[in-house]
Amino acid sequence: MAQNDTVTRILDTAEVLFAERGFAETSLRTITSKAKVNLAAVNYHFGSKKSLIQAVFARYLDPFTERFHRALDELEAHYGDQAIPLERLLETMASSVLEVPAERNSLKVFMRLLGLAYSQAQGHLRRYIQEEYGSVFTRFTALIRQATPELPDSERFWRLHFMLGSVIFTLSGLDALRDIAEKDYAEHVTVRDLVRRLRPVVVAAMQAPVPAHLSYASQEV
Amino acid sequence: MAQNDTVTRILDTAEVLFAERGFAETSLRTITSKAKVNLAAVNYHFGSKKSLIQAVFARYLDPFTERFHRALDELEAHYGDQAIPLERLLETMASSVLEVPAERNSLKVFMRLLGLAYSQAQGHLRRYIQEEYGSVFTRFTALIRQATPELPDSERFWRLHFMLGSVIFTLSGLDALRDIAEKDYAEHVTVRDLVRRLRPVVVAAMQAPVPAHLSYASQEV
DNA sequence: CTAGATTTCAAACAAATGTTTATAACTGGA
DNA sequence: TCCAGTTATAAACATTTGTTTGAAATCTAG
Repeated sequence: MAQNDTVTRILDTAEVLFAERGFAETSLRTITSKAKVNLAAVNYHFGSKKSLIQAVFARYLDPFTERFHRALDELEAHYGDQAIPLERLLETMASSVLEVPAERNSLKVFMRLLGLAYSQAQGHLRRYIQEEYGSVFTRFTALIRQATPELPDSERFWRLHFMLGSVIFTLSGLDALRDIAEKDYAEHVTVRDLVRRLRPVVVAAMQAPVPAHLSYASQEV
Repeated sequence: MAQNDTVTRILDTAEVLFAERGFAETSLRTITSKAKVNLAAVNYHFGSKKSLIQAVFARYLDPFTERFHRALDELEAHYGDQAIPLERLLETMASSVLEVPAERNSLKVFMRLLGLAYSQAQGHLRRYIQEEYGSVFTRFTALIRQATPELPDSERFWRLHFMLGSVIFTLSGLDALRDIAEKDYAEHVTVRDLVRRLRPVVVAAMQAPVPAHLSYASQEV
């Protein structure tokens, strides 16, 4: 039991430190000392710092993808060969994300990690996530495609990333933004509040009119 | 002349390296060797690595804020005491951003740097940008407020950051996304194309209906 | 209880980092 | 020409980094 305890204590400490300061800015010594664990334990249990980073992600993404796949299964079963409405797809994604770290209060850590995965250099991380979890994203985008048949493929591709940016950017910078919001508007915002606010925005964005010039050849304004 | 040449060579090299790999992941030795400049030159001309990072940002943000302020002056003069339409404000912001690095092909570098400013730890950078360039953002948000009087203040605050996330996230990850888009949709996307695609999306997002439960006390779905 | 495997630990290692120093080279005005 | 003042350079400095080592401690199965 004690050996497993070391592993989880490392993971618990590493994930909050990574989320706070990034990967390169977090040293193994900072992690191990705060986790009250010997320095060599990381290399013993994980092999390298890179592998530790990947393990931190796997602990969130594994349960998420499993849950998300199951939820999509149910949706598909319910709608048969009809297209699943966009709102339902977005809700399903949101609740799958929200449910994963429900036990801990670490949703914000999860989102911050996702933001870092995109923004930090760490080429190995992007490769790892793509190879390990790319399929669920592919499945999701295929369903989104059926839900928005009026959009050209490339336009939908870009809009999905616009919205991904909204979510990741806002939620991963939540702490700083929340401080401002509390000071200026005297309201305390939870992650769930933000998700509620995001939904109508994302739907409206996905359904915005397609500029005419995009349907044909590109043209100057 | 030669002394100034060293400074700009350092800045030119540092900005692309920072944009590619982040700040902590870019060493002074990498910068100086690629810039064909002595290692000590950075500390001599800039004082420290932190100051170099700030100088890289200042070289973009100084001309941007000046141009943006001028553009807002013109808009205000034209519209008098009427509210400036949302579309005009967004267009003005976009063109101010686009015009700054027009001489070089470094708009993508600029956006990537902005993304890093938010996502990387580098507390000193956020503080520096806030103190040095916060006023222009304040002015802009005040105008956005007049353009969207139907939005509650806090809702507008969050939506602005949703949209900021879309822009920074997409444009700062442009290279990777462009590769996918070219492979899958056989289209080469320029930054200007993306800005054209972003405009209707951002407008629709800002004008999305406000959920009823946000007007009063928060309530479960 | 004991032998073998697993885990912990302190110490050391090599490499890389930002910064400083002392000296040399260069610059432009008297 | 000569000499302050500025800039360039090589070398060294003190830290910090991820990783490895070998012995001690702990656990586990027979």
